[in-house]
Amino acid sequence: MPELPEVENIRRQLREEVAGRRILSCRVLLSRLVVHPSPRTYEKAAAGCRVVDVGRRGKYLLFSLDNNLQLVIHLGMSGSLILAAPGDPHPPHTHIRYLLDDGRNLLYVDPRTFGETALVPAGDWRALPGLQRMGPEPLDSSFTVETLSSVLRGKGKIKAVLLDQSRLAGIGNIYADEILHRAGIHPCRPACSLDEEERTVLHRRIREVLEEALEKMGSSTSNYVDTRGERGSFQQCHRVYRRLGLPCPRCGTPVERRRVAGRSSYYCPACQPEEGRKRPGTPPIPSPPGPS
DNA sequence: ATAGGCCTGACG
DNA sequence: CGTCAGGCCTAT
Repeated sequence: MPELPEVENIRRQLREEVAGRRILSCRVLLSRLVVHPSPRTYEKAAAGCRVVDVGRRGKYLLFSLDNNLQLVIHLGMSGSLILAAPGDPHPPHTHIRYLLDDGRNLLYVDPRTFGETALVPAGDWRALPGLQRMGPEPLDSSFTVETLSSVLRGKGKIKAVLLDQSRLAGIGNIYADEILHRAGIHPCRPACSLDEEERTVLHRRIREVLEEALEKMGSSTSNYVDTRGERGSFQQCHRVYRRLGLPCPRCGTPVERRRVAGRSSYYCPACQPEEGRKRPGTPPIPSPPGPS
């Protein structure tokens, strides 16, 4: 699904196109996606509301409405929000329609239906535990090396930590792999084993990769599209993600893949040594005294 | 820490 | 047919 750069790109477009518009009506076609309140109540409560602003927290989109309600949308693995002009055909897997006061429809499209949406009193995120426990935003100015260091203090592999939304907001499988490659850190390294220099580099790479992906309108390795149906181009810049066997752009070594933290993980075995930086003095293992 | 489940589609 | 997929929750 969309990760932070893609969701942020969508947010910016929606703020441009939808903020200030009124939702005339709302139709839920797949009720499973509405986690709160009941789909019927959701439809009724959304109707007539004006969208004041569109925000984001991690991978969640937050529509502030003019009656102190908040419309929350998570796009799951395969969700998109499409702005459809009057008369435009609606794509397959359109599960929710919001009719706007300029005649356009905002369409929630999601083939795999792993997404979710809720309509809640502003800031009352009890129905959305994942949102409530969201970790720090890596692109905020308040996200410093110290913030990262405290995130890494816990246990677990570095890749698992980067993917854990309650520790760090918005990073998914693509960007975790791209960040770790650019930082020269193997995905299996224990998070707490990074020294200060590695933490500093990692902090810089997190911001660099996310910012650059944002400039390129995100990654479309399969079917991510923005509100206009346009693909991103950051997939052109991927150095390891889904590049199994292809040469690492930095050193030419073939990219490897391994399952880490339950996810497919791509890395360069040369640029991202599993044992971390080589200590110069690692003593050779003495061969055991054997026959002969 | 890891596997399984939720869903559908693309691809070999 | 099998494998894989950008997320995240639960259970073991």
